[in-house]
Amino acid sequence: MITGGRVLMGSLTNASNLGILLQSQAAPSSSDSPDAFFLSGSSASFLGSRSMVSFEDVKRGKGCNRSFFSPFDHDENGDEDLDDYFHQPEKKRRLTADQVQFLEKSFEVENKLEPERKVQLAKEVGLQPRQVAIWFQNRRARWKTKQLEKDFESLQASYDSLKADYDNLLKEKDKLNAEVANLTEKVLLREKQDKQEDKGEVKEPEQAQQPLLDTCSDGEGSKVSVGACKQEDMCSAKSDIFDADSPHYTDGVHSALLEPGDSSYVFEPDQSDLSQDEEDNLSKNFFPQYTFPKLEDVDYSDPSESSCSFGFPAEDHDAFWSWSY
DNA sequence: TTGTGTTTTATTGCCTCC
DNA sequence: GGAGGCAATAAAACACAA
Repeated sequence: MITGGRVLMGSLTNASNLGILLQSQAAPSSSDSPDAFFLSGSSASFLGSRSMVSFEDVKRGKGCNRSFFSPFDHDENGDEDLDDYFHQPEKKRRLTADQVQFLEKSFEVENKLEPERKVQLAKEVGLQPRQVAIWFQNRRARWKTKQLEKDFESLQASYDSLKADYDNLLKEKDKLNAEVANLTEKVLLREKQDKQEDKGEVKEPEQAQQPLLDTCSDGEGSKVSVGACKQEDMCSAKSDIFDADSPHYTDGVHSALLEPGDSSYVFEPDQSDLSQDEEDNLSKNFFPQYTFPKLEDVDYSDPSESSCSFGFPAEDHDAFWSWSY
């Protein structure tokens, strides 16, 4: 179906090309053939194929690079073969490797065609300007498809990386949640025991106010050894240390633990139990404003328990807590 | 050889720009 | 309104396994 100006333009282009064919007399067997006149009334695509052939033949006749015109390179008996060729039904013909290579190089330089460049390229490669334009059009489409594939792969890689990070953070968060639950349970249990002891026996005032950490002392007074705590696992003991006096907990659980004057405030450090040297050592470790045992005093019998530090600096824990809850 | 999937060439219709 | 670009599509050419 031939509708619209585009096809008409193509027909005119091909018709003018046919004119070149006829004027150049480059195809003697066809110039006097009825097909030459038949072609002028044929479909645009039919003319296209014919006109391409004729244009190539014209170029060849003018001594252009023969390698561009491989359909005829094998043609030693030109007239006969051309005659056969012109009597073939319409066939779509691919560009030769040389033509494609030439166009590819041109495409690399500039993927769009100005009219002058299109004509110039067409002359150099031995095609119609319209064929060159179509080739560039299709080449841009292929380039765009490949570009989209590259972009997709890049985005996919980014997504996979972020997903892995996110999954790791979720795991860490679950660990920390479990630890919080464990510690909360233990603190409540301890609190309950303390209350029962208060009711059942009279305590000396100093003992009654003994902080939880002191219950873990090894009996040497100032030396605090969490490793001597029989009832606490290492992770929770260390977490007791971290939790003590931490100003960053704003949730209900931690604030309840840390509120001075509240009956549940059991982690008040008794600084009188620590020597100045020990306090200095502690300050060198993690939180200078806090007082707790040195980490190296902790007996991590199970290496896996070292994961309580979660692989990132202690100061990051607070950020993580505040982020997670 | 043949069926099938892919690539390439070309057309069509729509859109934008001048 | 014409020229040219793009997306969608047709169809020929090609590649390749069975």
